[in-house]
Amino acid sequence: MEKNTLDDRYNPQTVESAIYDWWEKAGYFKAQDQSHKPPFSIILPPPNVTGFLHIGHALDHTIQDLLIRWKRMSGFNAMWLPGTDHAGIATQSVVEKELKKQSAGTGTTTTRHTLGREKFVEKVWEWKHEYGDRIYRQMRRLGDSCDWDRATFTLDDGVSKAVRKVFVSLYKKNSIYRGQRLINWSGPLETAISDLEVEHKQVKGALYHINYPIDGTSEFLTVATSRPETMLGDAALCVNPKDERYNKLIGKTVTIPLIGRQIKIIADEYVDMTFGSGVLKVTPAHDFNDYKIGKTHNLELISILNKKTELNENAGPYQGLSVIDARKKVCEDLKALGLLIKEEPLVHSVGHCSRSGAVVEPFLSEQWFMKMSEMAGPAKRVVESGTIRFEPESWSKVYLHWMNIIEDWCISRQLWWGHRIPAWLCEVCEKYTVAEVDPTQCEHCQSFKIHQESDVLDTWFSSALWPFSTMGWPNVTDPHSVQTQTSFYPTSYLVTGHDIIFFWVARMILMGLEFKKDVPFRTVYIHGLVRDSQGRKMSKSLGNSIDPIDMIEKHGADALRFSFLAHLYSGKDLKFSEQRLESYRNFMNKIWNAARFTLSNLADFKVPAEGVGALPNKDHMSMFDKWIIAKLGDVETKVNNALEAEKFSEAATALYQFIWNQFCDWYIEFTKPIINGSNQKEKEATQLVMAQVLNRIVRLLHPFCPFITEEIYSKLPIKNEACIIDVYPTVITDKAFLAFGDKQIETEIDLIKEIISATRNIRGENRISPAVKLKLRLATLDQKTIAILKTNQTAMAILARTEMIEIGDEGDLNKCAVSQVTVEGHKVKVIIALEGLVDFNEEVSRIQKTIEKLTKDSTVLSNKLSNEKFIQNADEDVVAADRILLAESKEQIILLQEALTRFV
RNA sequence: AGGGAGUUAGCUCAGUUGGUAGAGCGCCACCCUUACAAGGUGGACGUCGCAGGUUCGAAUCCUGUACUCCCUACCA
Repeated sequence: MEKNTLDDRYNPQTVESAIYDWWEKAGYFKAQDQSHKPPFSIILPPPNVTGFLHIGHALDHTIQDLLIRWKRMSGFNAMWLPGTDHAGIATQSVVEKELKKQSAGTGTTTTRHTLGREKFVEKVWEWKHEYGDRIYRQMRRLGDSCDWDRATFTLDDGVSKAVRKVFVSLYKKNSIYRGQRLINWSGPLETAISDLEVEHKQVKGALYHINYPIDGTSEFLTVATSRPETMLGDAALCVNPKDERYNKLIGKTVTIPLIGRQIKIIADEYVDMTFGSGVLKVTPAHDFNDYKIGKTHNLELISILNKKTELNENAGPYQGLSVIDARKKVCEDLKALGLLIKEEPLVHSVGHCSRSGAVVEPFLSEQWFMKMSEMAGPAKRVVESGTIRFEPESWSKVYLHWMNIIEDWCISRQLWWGHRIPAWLCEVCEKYTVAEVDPTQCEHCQSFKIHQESDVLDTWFSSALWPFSTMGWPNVTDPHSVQTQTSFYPTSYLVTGHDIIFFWVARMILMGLEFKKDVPFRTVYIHGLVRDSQGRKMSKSLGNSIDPIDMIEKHGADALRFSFLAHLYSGKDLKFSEQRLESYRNFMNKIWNAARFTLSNLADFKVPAEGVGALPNKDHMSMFDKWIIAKLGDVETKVNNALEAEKFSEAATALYQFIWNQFCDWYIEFTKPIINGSNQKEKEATQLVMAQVLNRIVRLLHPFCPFITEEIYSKLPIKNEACIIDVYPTVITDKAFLAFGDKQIETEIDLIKEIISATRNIRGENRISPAVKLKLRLATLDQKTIAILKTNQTAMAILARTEMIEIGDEGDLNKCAVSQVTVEGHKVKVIIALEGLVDFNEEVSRIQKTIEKLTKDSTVLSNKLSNEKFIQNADEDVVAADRILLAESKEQIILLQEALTRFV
């Protein structure tokens, strides 16, 4: 950044890391605990500590960083709190795999079991200390302007205290309880997992038809099942009471083959008579629906599995087998007995553990639960009343629906890595003591023989407290005692994908209302998924994942950010393509070169004493200066409005178009004759306008692409601050400067632009090389128009590449291309002599094509205008505009038809 | 099965008060015109899923329908 010249190509690698370090050292991202500025806060959804920054994070963070930087520049005390999640299962698995790898070839296998709990947890901490910052470093590459001093890990002391306090408080009011339930069990991980962690996949299986001998007869009752091994745990057979085939059997018993246990035949409307044989085997300990039937009919719960999902002692001869082996063996044995009468293929959905990929087994066990129904009411109301707003709004329906059918949350996990449940079981009275501070004695019988619960809490339990546990709760009882003017709770935005609305968003709302008596955030901004260019989910198995860090290295963080923001439409999935990324990389290069041009022309610029407040001298300003200032005002309004409305792509597109299509394509070109001209006063005015406009452009753009804008900003001759912490430009902050922009100038500039375009069009269609300087004649009778044309001769000559311009009479039109330009009553014929330059056939076909198009247009218009009802009903200005259009096209057609005659 | 989203140029998508369809990329042609070839200029390309309706006028409002995607649930 010491260098004062800019390379002709923007090279992100050379500037990005230095800029980030500089920002961080300058404390640019730090929020104030005490401030008179209004607060604006966002809590980063903490990524897994084991994680790498993936493309979804990159999108998520880009949105948050845009908001934070924009608000920070707009005078808010902006605070973005980063953090990482201990991610119980994920981290434990990573370290277990690591242990396995390390011990490979040593002859002995180290597992968490051989190490023991304490040693293993130590290992995980070691791992965390070594790799836990990896994702933070990657976030810096993207430009995330987090307040790093506030970075929090979910197992930090403060957070752990909050977790305990919440647990104890909920336990004391009976919102947390222990109970035996059928839960989802992951065999390989040996832990319970929540419903939300189960992924349903379509799997090919079979439907086995098994005969159960009916007691006291020689007949059989045929049952169809996809999981024959569970018959060992059957508690009943069930038929529909309306089913005439079977209802006479209700109350009789059958004997389970292979183990010879007798069970009843019961009736329940639940049974679908048309499926399979119409007879359902009820296995309450191994199926959620059977569990419900079991409850209503008071059936015995027979569990046939152990924690490793192997068959247990209840399975008799099958004890010790895995589920899959047991299924095979059971089928073989049944076949041998002639009781397996049919086996048909079946595709059905089976729950899989989202962590280990194993089939999830419904498993009966003692777990800790949290009651949800009571807390759901208030959590619904805050969304219904609009206290919390979802963007897009449709997600609030999804949220409310889930709140309506919410079930108690199984919060215990049989893991070692996490917040250990603060409950101590007494050996003597077998009661739990639940306390914030480790107890030494049972609170019920005062025995000292107490042992802490071995389970840890579901990771999402601590996540649910995140918005306040990271802010000192419960230590700070009065937030105002620490944060004078600033309370960061409730936070301003929560930005996340829809996949964790239930896991996280909903639970934060529940917990926030319960413990802070206020919502955790005002707006939930839900963005879509990043997909590959073909619209598929990015996944390891497809090999279509894109590493954002690779993209940053290849094309720069700014281009990556801009390619997200320019295509981010509320809630929609975003297809990522590297080709598009390259086009925004090109945009960065365009900005870079525009800045390079501007700065190089400011070499002899006299920096005014007023600095950034300096205003150009109106008498010496060119109309191009006034025009670009007016356009700048428009884009400032557009960008600010779009950001307020969360229409990020609209803001990005407005900037893209202003910079490329107005500033670069026209303004810079217009300034060239002035800069190289002899009018010193005019040149000075233009230099000041260039410097001022560039200053505003980089500031406007900064939240979108922070690095390149900072780099350019550092080279600006006039500015307020050392770094771009400078104010975000708005029409209000720029009032004095924008007052120099003249809206009426637009007509004149439009006329000049139209004439240049018409000339270029004639050149292009006739394939005249840009090297050839054309002879241009501009014909008009209006004195005002003539005056405008005369003052802009030089600009037109340069931009249209003409050697001389005659202004006045139309003269001899023979062998000339003619095009009429009309802007707000200024009519000019653009006349170019083509003699000797072209094959006239090209010009003839150009004219014919234009006539055709105009004829089509005017037919449409005249039909419309001859419709009386249109004249009666349509707005006056709509009718008037159409009339003018019609008149103009007709005039043009006549003109072109005349021109045609001159070429034949 | 229930809920949600979508169908507009070859591709990715914009288009909120209904008034002759837009952008970027890609494509074609000509050009190294000293900020930028990661560029410039010009050009081609759409009966806005389909069918009805309301209206002087519909991509836009209403009804129906087809297809795609996502979520939730179920599949003994």
